[in-house]
Amino acid sequence: MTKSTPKETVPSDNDLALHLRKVGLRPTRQRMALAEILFRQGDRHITAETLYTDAVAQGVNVSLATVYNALHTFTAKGLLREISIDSTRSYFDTNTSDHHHFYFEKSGRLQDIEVGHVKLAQIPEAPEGKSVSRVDVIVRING
Amino acid sequence: MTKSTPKETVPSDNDLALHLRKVGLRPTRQRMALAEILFRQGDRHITAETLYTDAVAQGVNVSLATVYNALHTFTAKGLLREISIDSTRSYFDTNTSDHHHFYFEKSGRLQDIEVGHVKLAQIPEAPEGKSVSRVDVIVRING
DNA sequence: TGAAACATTAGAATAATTCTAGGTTTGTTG
DNA sequence: CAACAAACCTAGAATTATTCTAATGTTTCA
Repeated sequence: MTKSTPKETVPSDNDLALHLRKVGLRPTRQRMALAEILFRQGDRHITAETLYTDAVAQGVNVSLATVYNALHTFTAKGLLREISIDSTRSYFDTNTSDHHHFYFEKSGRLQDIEVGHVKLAQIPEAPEGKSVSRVDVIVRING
Repeated sequence: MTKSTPKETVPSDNDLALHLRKVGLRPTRQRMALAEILFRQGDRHITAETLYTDAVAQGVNVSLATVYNALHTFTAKGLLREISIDSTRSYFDTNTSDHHHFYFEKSGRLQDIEVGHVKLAQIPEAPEGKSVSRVDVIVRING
């Protein structure tokens, strides 16, 4: 699994391990393998099932339960962001910076929208003592 | 089930039946009962399970499958709008006009945001031949 | 190295939703 | 009204996505 020809956008195993350690997660074999799939190839929108399938296809020996565990802990630690499209479709986005999404209804694909392309004149009160944790904008495209 | 004291904001059974007929749905006993629960009391954000429970509590004899069928056909006909919060939480909104939502993460409650309070500078191309079917904005409030 | 904390796993369990197939209701037409 | 087809409803089985259980394995660090 270890790659010896890193590109500048491709985190090395060491970087990945540090990435995990930095947020308080042990860089176990499975997490490293999943992190590699998730973060190696730039921004991705991936489902649990897809990640599991990808991992297995690459010969990574990991259970579906571990995939769910990893996705959730990564999300809790801010390495991923979860995007819910409808009751049966939930994606994990490796891009955790502030941005929004196109959703192509036919193909089920997501595409990032830069945050600058959306302006919120966000007047309504976030009631006393509460704050906005996040704003999700999904632009649905039919076709 | 028939109410004899309508208020001005409360559609009469006749109105409900017309409402259903207008979109090509037969005003069956079950649909009328569900429509009454859904549309009688102003804007609501309701789940399938809640609607089913409400109906049963009111003595309406309806199956869960019918509740799902009704919610989906109502949505397909534009009488409802589905709002997906996360993989395990999906609401049906009786307000189908253009608007957005606060989501209170602690209580799981939704609250409408008037469309005027959100401005979209929506530059990115909706690729050739495709169009925006809808824009969902969810402002998540923690606490 | 050894113990404790943390992770992983297979498989069972759960939850939400959809499907199936047969019975019922509704709208239509004569 | 009678009769028929289409639309509808339903219980219960099936499916799908996800979580749980509890036993085993791994990592960390003193």
